[in-house]
Amino acid sequence: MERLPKRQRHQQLSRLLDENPFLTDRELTRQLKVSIQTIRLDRLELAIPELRERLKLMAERSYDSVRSLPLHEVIGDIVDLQLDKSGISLFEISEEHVFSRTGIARGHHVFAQANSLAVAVINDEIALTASADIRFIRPARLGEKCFAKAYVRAGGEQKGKAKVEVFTYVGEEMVFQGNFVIYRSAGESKT
Amino acid sequence: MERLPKRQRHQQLSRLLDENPFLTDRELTRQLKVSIQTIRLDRLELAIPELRERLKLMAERSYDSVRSLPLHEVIGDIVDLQLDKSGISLFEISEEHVFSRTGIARGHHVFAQANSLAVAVINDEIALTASADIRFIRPARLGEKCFAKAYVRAGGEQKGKAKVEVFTYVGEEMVFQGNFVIYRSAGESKT
DNA sequence: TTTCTTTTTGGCATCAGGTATTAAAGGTTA
DNA sequence: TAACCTTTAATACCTGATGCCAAAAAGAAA
Repeated sequence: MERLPKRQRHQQLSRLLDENPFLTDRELTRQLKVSIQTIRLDRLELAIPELRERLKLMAERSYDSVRSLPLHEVIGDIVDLQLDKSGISLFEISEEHVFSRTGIARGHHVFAQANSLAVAVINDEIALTASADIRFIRPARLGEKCFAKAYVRAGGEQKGKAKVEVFTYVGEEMVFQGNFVIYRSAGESKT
Repeated sequence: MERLPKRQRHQQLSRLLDENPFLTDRELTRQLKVSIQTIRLDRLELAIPELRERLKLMAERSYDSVRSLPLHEVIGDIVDLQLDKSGISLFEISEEHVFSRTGIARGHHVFAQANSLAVAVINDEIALTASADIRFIRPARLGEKCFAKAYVRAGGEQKGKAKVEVFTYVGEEMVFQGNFVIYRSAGESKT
């Protein structure tokens, strides 16, 4: 009985499933010449989900990816803007922003609204996000209207760094809060 | 019972599955208020395959397209994924991601890549970003290929919260770094 | 060699999400 | 009334797994 050592079999197993993720455990036993129990222990150790889970993940990825890409311009409609002071934007969660199975908005869309607003509120030719400390307080759901309020807290008119605080609400409920540090260049100009 | 219900139900059934192909027959009974046998007869008549076949078809379609198409326009093409351990995604900065005047990527796109990856790497039915602490180390520019690496640092297999660290590079240079706290649901649960 | 440990195998119960078949109840319709 | 359509029900079976327990086999240590 010339079995391969465990390590090598694990490598082979990963390789085989990488090449063809549609293989059942039973098909794997044929290729690796070990019992089905061994295959299952191996998958457990390697944290490889069962066939059906793999298919489901693939299906979800393809389904969601079609619906999650459009992130073109500024996210949300800016309804009020006082440069270097504060701003408000509105953003409605629609199909393409949510996880298909739960109807919960992907975090980066909510972030994108806040980030866009934080950048927009800074009155400078070049404003870039340097860092942010953010909190998703409760999930935003399909159909909900998010309104974000941004307040410039420091670095109002000078160059260097500005601090912007953003709060996002759905109705009375806060769904997101973030502290942004925005880099600003020297030139003060409007477009 | 009126004469029409069947026709109408068939239309509704098609519509529901069109919107969300992940529905089981049992979930359909709740929405259509008929027995599971009726749902199955309906699927038979409409030649709609069972859930598992639908998932398999979707998976096959996406698998084929992943092999043929580069998938640039998605928020990162996941090229490696070890659930609950680590993951890698690639994202190329193109026109629609940058400030037109400067050619610098809007922060939320870089964030979106990292966030998508941090969520994808968590092996759970429902994984949502709870909070994040992020740093934009240097701007990413038009045409640059961002290479994000995620590592699950804590909360690997249990429910509750997981910590995921993400580093994004362009070549050797780090452009972004983020610490994400991902909320995860109670492992395998039925929908 | 014997003992201990790791690895592998086997068996059995159970699950989800179905298929396939047969039967029966209810209303419709000629 | 019989013939029919629609709906519900009951049952057996399928696949690709999981979980658990036990036992055999192989390797390493004393």
